[in-house]
Amino acid sequence: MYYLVIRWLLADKEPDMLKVTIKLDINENLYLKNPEETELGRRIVENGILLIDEIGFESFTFKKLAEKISSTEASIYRYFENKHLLFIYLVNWYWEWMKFRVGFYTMNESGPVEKLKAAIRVIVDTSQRSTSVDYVDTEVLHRIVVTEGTKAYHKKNVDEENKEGFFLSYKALCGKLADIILEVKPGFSYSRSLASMLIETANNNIYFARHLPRLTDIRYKAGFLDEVVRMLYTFALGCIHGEGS
Amino acid sequence: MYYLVIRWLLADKEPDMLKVTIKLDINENLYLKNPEETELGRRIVENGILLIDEIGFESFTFKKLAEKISSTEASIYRYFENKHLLFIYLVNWYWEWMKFRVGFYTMNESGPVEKLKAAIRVIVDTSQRSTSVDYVDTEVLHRIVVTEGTKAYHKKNVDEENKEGFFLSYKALCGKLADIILEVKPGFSYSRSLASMLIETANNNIYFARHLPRLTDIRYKAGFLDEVVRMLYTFALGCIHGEGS
DNA sequence: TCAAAGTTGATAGTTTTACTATTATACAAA
DNA sequence: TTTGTATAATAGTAAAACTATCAACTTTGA
Repeated sequence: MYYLVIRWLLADKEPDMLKVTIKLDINENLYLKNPEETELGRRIVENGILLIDEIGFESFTFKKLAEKISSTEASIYRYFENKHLLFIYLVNWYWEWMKFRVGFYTMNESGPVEKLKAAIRVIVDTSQRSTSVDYVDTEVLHRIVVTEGTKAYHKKNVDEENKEGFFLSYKALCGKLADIILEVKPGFSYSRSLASMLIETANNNIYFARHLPRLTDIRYKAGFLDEVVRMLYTFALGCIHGEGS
Repeated sequence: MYYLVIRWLLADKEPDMLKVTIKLDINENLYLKNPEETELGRRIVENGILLIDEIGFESFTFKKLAEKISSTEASIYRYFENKHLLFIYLVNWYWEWMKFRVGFYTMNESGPVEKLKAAIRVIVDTSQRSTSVDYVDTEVLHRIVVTEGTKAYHKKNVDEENKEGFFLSYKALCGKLADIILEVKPGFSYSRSLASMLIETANNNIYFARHLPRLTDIRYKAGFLDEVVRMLYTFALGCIHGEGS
């Protein structure tokens, strides 16, 4: 159901920068018409991300997005039922992309602890290796997930949406991390909780450092993401080895 | 600026149950007119909690609330500028109440580790000792904070709202927990991050157990909160003692 | 090459939400 | 009695969140 098609394109202008085209298959129930397959669909996704980042999800409307892309409200409604589903689509895109990156960057690590550390670096820092993904600005997408991503699954009707499979990608990402944790300590009782905690804590501390600094020890300055990474190393390994004591 | 006035009333019908009237002073910028001071105001708060729990925050409107309490939209607008501020008011109420409970239940613990454990129990389990707080149903309030509490501070205009002091109670609660952590291990580098992580992780795992079970190892059944408590003991002590390794 | 099918843009309209304003009434304090 | 304060009742506006229709254009495919 979920798979990735990767195409590597060597940009001749900037030889050390790889241009990656990721094609993600995202739950079909999330859209009325697959936005990946048309020019307009891709513009909706691309500019949807930018507009939510600019004005926030609450102020975001299809009307404003239509203006931004010189199209109409009605046209956008042909792709997405409403703005909430567009948002969940974007967050799923992010999770799928993260899942791919975790796999990619842990692949060549030698031991399980090194794998876990690599996974943590991936979760925290989205700018690594300056990959760019064609019509999706992953830096901006990361920012909106950090800022308002939890709204995707914190609501009254989660159970319905969960039945439709809207959160499968998050569960898969979480499962992938949990597997790495289990490699570090087979039989560990809290692998899934630790996995989801690491993801949520990464995002929270990035957000808190910027906006609510008294909720974190991370100070927002150049290279602060490295500090988040170091903290999560401590937390992850502490939790894993703390069991039993 | 923030203080608590506690009044203990022994309910003669149920001698082992204490009826507590907590009067919390909550940031004045959150309301136009203090809802604690009038009958209508208290009904707005009481039924606002119940209605958000019933239909979810997105579907919640002042019009529906007005119907529920047989009043009018316009009357509710005299207390709160909009539903977001009512929500932040409620979440602040929750944080203030938690702060009080953490203080109260850690007070008599002997060592710092026991204090930390007591604090964790308080954060996870709101039903302890079956205290009831007059017009606020704390069980229901806890449920809406678990379900949608993060929306209070995950949005585009956090910075403005933060300047108005809307999150001081959360910071204070977090600070209180961080102080306990520092008693356990003086000089620990991540006391605040660990504190906010424990609060968020408690809420997340309660929520995940019910709605997204693949994101947690906690299974939703009778007594599952004890399992959350045990997990957080492991995590907290692991993180604290893991530093340096 | 012609017709059918599909896509988008333009326009218009509905219902609900999120407010604001005005007035009348009831009740309490001075 | 006067004054003030709180609330209810009513009305109204602007924007958000859709839905429907139709014409123009492009693509497909027979």
